[in-house]
Amino acid sequence: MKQSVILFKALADKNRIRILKMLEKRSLCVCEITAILGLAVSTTSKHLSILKDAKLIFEQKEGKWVNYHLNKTTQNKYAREALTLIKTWMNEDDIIQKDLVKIDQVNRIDLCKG
Amino acid sequence: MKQSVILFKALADKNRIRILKMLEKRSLCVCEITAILGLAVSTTSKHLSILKDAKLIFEQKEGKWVNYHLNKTTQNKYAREALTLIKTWMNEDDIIQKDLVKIDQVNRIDLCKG
DNA sequence: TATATATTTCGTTATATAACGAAATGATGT
DNA sequence: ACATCATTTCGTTATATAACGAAATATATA
Repeated sequence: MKQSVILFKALADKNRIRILKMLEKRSLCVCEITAILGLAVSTTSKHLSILKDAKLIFEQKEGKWVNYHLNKTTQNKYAREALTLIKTWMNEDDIIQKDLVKIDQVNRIDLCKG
Repeated sequence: MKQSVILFKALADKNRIRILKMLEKRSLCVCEITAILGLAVSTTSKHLSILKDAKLIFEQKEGKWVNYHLNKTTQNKYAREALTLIKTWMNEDDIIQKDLVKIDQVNRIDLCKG
């Protein structure tokens, strides 16, 4: 039960849902996610660590960047099934759709010279 | 997205998960749920209202009692699919199993005489 | 009508969470 | 080694949440 509660707490935040829906499209680094959400970098980083603790995402270092990916094939049953579920959810949501458009527009190199 | 966040917030609490897992077995009144959880009645009532707002449960008055039921056929897609999902979750959990045993033992008439 | 019981609402308190900026950490390239 | 950039961690603050008991509301029965 504890793991489920960790999972649902992770999902119970608008900005973390936005992150997951973005990552459905492609993996992103912290500064790209930060730019799209319009939050402080430290806040984004904290959200990512909560999603990571819930096994919903994983990170992969690529030079100075840290790329985050959806953890679609995780061993964690709860996280895996939750990701499958929300894949079909909120796709008509206005904010989600705008975020997806922004993903195509962001450029990691320009963005991250903050 | 707002409705999803309301749903996940509702699910992101140990006691509310316990309530939902209990209601999978049968519908219960507030005093039965209160007795099993070991909380103040007002706290249980608040949990129930949060679950109700998320469309996960509905109430039915029966005399002086208010019975709560899982809202399995709700129009709300998110709630309905979430209920289906967690039906298969946490069934091995120790607390959940003990709660289910308690359900067979509680007697509404004795319990609710404060 | 009055009383008892079941539940909800209200007011309060303690804890958890989300947000920020600043400082620390890690990696790249000069 | 040093400077730069990306990210994380830390410390703080404001808001949200979970818990309780007391008061209010609703129903059943004497």
